[in-house]
Amino acid sequence: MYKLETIISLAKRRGFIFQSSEIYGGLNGCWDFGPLGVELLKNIKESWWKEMTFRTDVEGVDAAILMHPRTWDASGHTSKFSDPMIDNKTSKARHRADTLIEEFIAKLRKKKKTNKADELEADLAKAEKPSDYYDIIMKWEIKDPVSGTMEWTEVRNFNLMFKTFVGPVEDTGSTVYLRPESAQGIFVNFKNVLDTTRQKIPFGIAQIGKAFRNEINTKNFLFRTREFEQMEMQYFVKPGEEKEWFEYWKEKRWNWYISLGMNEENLKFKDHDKLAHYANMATDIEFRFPFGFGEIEGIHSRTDYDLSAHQEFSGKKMEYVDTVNKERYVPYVVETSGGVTRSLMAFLCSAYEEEEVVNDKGKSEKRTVMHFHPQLAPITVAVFPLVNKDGMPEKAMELFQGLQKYFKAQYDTSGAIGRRYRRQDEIGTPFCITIDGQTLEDNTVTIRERDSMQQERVNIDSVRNYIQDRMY
RNA sequence: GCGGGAAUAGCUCAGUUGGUAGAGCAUCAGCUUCCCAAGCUGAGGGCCGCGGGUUCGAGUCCCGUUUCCCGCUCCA
Repeated sequence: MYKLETIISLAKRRGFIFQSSEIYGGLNGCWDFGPLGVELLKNIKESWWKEMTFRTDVEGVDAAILMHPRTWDASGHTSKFSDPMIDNKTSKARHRADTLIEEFIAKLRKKKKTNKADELEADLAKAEKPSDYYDIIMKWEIKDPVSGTMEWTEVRNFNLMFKTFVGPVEDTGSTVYLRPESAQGIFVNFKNVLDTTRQKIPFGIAQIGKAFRNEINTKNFLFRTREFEQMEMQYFVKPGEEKEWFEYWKEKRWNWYISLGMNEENLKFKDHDKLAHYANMATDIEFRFPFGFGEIEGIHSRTDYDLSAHQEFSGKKMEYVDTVNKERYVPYVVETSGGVTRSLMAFLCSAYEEEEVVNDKGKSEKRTVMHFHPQLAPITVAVFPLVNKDGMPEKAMELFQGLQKYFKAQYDTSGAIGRRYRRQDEIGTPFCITIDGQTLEDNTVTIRERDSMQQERVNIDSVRNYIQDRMY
């Protein structure tokens, strides 16, 4: 496992990822994609989109980032997507006020003070405002586990939604939020899609798009950022059938990562110990990052929580009418919610390798290779003239221009041939084509494969098919 | 948010008790080269993260700040 710093260094050096607004000192937890990063990002999204929507039972949408504020009342984000935080002035430790109280309840139960625990639990259940938590902490004399003192600050609410406003006047009536998840854009369009596509249950709606969370702390490069991109699909099923679809999509999503070259040893399922308020089954696909396993995709059985809530808040029916079996119901939802940004980081970590190779002088040296799957590689093919004379550059340019219509390609004449191969290795280009003396005689070229470094000689006219055959 | 570390060329880093900003690699131009980087010649590139202070003079000392990394905390 390589260090995160090593990966970040390559990402910067070769133009994958830059820090946001770097010339102004950067903005915490925000990153920009450079020329190669944007290709990788685009390829990941394209691969996902084909996987998820090139089938008869899934449709796509692209909803606006700004949504009617009632959306977030219905989804529970307005009330539940915030944390009441409290700081201890002595230890400077910061706690979530509710978990602090819960821990205290657990302590009471351990001491068999059941009555008191029940009483406190009832108090906690009634708490709504930040000051309610503060009052409980003071009333029950809950001390800081770190310092043991009761030198508490006020309880403050950290809502993780970015707030802004619509129109020229900044008042409460005009408040809107940057969506904290893309899923709601799908739920609010459930009826529209149903009415315009003749889909029948079960079917899904897929979407790729940005979401925003005002995280208290950003961390670990692209892993925890305030702006990120999601690739999500909500699959609508008949209540009672969610279990089988949950299993189906679990397997399907796992296989997608494997098919793009991730090693099974670096992936695992992690079932949620504590289910969120909307879910009845939930698991994460986690990737082994340099800092440990971390979630790259969640698969959740969301029941009818979201559609029912929107039905209640909007007053619009969210039912599905099955005319054959003469029944109507609010569908259940099985969701696959992947992080584009996180999986990009996982693909970067997964692809990176420093290989020991022996050069022609018998000396061992380091070769840095990004083992991207050909489908994901930012540059698919590079074309080189072996030497810059005898008409080779012209011939190579001609081939390059032909290939460029189908693939992201590079043309390079600079430096020794070995150096050019290594340059491409470092950015993960799977195929390098060299025009040599023989090309001018019999119209064949060599294709050098990145991982094996083996060369194959093929006719110049079959190069396109050769690459195409190895991409999928 | 707390604690620790770091910030000098695109990258990796050096820079003496405070005294004109350096190396290797990379990049660019040319030469050489018929297959796996580190051959030859030359060139460009830095307000030393940013802002103050001390000083005749600050990359170096002091204060603040921003960003990144590690560990806590947090992650509906």
